[in-house]
Amino acid sequence: MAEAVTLAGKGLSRGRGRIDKRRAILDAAFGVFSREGYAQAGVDAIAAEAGVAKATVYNHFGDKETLLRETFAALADSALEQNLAVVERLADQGGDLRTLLEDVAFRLLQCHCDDRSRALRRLLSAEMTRFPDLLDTVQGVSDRVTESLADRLARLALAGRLSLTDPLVAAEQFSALLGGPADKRSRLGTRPVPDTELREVARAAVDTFLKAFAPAPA
Amino acid sequence: MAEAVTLAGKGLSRGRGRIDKRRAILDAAFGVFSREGYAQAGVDAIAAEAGVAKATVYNHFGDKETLLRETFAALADSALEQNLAVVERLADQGGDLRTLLEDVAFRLLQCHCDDRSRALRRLLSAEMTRFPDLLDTVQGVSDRVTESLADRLARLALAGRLSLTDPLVAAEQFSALLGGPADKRSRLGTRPVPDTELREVARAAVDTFLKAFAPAPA
DNA sequence: CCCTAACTAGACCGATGAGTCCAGCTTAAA
DNA sequence: TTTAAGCTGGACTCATCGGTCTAGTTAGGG
Repeated sequence: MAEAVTLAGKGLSRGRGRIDKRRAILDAAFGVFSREGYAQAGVDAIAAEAGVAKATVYNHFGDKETLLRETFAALADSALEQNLAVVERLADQGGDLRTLLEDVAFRLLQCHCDDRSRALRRLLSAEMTRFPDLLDTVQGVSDRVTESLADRLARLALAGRLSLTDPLVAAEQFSALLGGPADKRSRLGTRPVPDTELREVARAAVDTFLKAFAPAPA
Repeated sequence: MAEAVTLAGKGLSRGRGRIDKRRAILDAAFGVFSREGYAQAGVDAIAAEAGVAKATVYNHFGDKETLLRETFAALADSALEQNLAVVERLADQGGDLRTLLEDVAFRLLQCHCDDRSRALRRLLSAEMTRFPDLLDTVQGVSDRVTESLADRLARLALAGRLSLTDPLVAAEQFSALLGGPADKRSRLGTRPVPDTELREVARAAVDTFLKAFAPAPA
């Protein structure tokens, strides 16, 4: 997994190495799938965008369905990693809690509003009826992130910096306070949201969150 | 007079009146679209499910795209009406505010988790790239509901029963506290959520909302 | 330097589905 | 009863696309 991160450039990537044709195909597949939807996406188009012959696609992945599943798996992995890295930052190092929360919130929003992340959720919504296992894949990611966030909140509560009874509920609500307004501003993920606006959302969410869960002043 | 004179047809709905074939087609279209997705939905299948000849579908709506748009418009109308009716209940009649909020929250969740509502959102996510105007239609509904909710919250604040500065933000966050956890529990709308669970979500949301926005005790 | 496995370009098949057309039937209204 | 508009069923056209196949090309390991 510690593979080179080099994104195969679009178009005429004559990456003559026969290795990571696979990666190129996965990238192209995600692009076409998310632009056109599973049903409308042509395997020919994917092959073309990957700079690869159609037969090569069928060599690597048996059929279109497996290609979709592998595409999802790859992206879910990457999204999980990013989100966990952000939640990791939520450790009590003694500074101002509000600042810390706003920073984490902002970074989570950036993950949430990332092009690939948005496309992944759109594609999931579109195809989860036909491919219910995709939902498991993505829901698993989301659950693990929430769980990890709950852990962090619990430790903050234990340290007396938050006042909450159920850290899982608090984590869920924290995510909701971020995601809801963000989705509204991004028109369900169809347009990018400028960072300044994300900061605003983060500020509002943390504000409400702290009003609800800050330890009693007395 | 003569109801069901002929038994000859494949005979689903022998609503022999020639009126509201249109309605039957719209209903069937929504069913098939939401089950199969736009691309995979066959006009033949829609016609069959409506108990109607394919030509009749093309008589009423010119082509598949317009059929989709009209389907959306019809459902968005109905959803708007339902949601507004619920928000309407949020008037200060002197009783316990928490009880009132939980009641409205629960009913909003019921709307949100309604079969048709869930299917509408799924379908929207799936097709909004190809049909951006559908997003306008649905976003318009959502905006009007949030706006109306903000109005109610503002009046409660004015009456001293809530303490908030920006009613629109509060309304957004109230919706987010409901929708986020609800979506998680319904696996993004793919399975129904029992009422008892919805009550739980409503309770948790209102609890946090009041912790954040209840007027200062002093 | 050659052999093999991966790759390429493109033709090809079969299925599916949008949209059209038509000839005959049903019903509301004149 | 007549008429016209709507409806029916089904055949038909045409385009698209998943997947296969083939014949020739490329590249790297031994």
